[in-house]
Amino acid sequence: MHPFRTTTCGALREQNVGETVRLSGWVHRLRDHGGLLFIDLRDHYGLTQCVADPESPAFAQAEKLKAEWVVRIDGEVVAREAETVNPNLPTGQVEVRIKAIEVLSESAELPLPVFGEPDYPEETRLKYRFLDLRRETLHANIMKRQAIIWSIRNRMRDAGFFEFQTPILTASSPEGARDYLVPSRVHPGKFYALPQAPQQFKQLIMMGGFDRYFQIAPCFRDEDARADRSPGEFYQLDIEMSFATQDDVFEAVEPMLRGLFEEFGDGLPVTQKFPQIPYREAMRKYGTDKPDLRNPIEMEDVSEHFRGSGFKIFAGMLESDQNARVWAIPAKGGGSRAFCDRMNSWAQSEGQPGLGYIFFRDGEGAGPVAKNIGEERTAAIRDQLGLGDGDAVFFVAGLPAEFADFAGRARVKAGNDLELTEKEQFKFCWIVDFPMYELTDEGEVDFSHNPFSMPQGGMEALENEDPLEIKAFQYDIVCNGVELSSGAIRNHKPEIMQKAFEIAGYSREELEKEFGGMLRALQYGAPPHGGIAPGVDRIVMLLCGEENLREVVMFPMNQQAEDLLMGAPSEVSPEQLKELNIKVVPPKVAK
RNA sequence: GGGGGUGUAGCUCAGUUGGUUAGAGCGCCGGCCUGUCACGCCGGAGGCCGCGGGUUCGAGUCCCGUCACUCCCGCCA
Repeated sequence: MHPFRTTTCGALREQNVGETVRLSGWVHRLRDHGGLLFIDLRDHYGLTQCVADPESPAFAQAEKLKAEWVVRIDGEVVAREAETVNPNLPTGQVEVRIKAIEVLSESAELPLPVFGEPDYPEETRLKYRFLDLRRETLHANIMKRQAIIWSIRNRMRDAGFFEFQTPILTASSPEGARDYLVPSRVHPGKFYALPQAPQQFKQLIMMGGFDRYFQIAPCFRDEDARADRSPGEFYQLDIEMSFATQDDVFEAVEPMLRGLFEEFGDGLPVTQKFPQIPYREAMRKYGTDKPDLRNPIEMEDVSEHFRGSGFKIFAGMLESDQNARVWAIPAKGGGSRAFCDRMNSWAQSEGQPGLGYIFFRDGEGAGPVAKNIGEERTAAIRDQLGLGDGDAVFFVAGLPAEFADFAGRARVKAGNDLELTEKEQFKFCWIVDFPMYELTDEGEVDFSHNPFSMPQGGMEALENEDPLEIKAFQYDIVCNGVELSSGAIRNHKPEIMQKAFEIAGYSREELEKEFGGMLRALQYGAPPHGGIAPGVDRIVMLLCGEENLREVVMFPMNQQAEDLLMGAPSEVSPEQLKELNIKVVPPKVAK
């Protein structure tokens, strides 16, 4: 007989009754009735109830077991009496009569229970991650993650993509996030960087003639964490295609994601044809470039109804700045003073002066704004937005660039509070036509996204158009308000790239120094190419219904980018530092 | 770097206006219990109230500072 098991804790059914079996697993739960003792034995596959009575030779041993000890149990499978069947357990028709027990491993008193799933402090969960991982929900999430990744690989290979590995030790790049640096022993004073993404490598793979690439790629960025952003490292489904237009990329990726979400989304509806929303339209309708389309509210420009009106605050803004606008957030079903006041106080808690509103009842508009602009203008706004009695509309005014974010959050809040947002679905869209450049805080022109993106209109656009008006072949996928991925058709023409960098203020020498390898590759026959990189962790998070990446990552770091289980980062020995020619200068302590 | 929240038993939490010996549930330890599956019943141990200072006759409670965790802003091509 196998020293540990003949079957698993999830396998036994009625047809196994009469068999002598050997199980190994963790003591999940003990119920000691004195004369009768139940052990729920757990392994990866499930739970089996084992029973010992005083006649059992193992009874004395069984009484000494504790939670989370690892034991081997030999016994006979017996059918449970009808009234003792547990319908909540796949193995609930049977139980194992214990004949022998071997303790394989004991457990100290637990810092967090494996049984039950109350919330535990993040610090404890991370320090004892191995215990946390035994718990049902996290264990299931991690299994779902591997199933998703398995499915992604199959789908990508079926679609004709090839998986290649790219270097982990590479060169620091001036663009983007802070790099993690790795000192070179061989070259004192020089450093490798961990890749923020295999961006340049995947383009070089296309230039190397491989046509269609994908990789579940680790990415490293030394930036501060958020609930949906792991500190340090995360995974992307990195994709790149040669001889591809933007539409080709969409046609490759969209069915893959749709299929994936249909496979793992617990039957929730998934957008069949992802709408393509230009960046500017997204900003105007939703106040964000990652709109949650489950929320049906679309904002509209209602500036004309306020121009020269009796609502002096807005009228004055429109008068004094030709770029000023008034946007309306229609809120169906929000037509009560109580709701409007609640939105107004929320706006104030967000640091806004307030939130103007009109609500409609008895065939007319009510509220201070309606009074000030009069019946006619109020009716015009109502008609433009298709509102009626019982509805409300909120207004934000000023420069769209400054208020769009707040307006977007007001839209989300109205959609949630009025339950207009139907949560139980996956609503996808493409955001397209991102601007190539934007102004920095210092008023300088800089790349707004990936500097390797192809500008729409090519060289001609770069030479003749206002840089801030130039769009790029740059796109995002958004699902339920979560930015899932970002991609672009790349700039494969060295002269256009030089021009593009020149506009962003890079000299030819800087470009040569920082991106020399890429530039060289472009000069020897680079195919037109493009790609995208969906975030694997975020996909899994959405499919697991989790709000925090730590619930879908096996060994996450905490917000301070520390691994509490392994104790990283850590100090290293003087010998290690010496070998690397590194001297640690302690940070100055502020007094 | 900045802002918010939290910090009381191993864990989740309660603790009134500042007032006796800081409580409950779960867990742990001991005892009882032959059909439980969140088993039940009885008993027990377990507290630097995050840490440091201050106000006060008296601080878990008020004030200042600090640390930890977390959420957010900055940052994230």
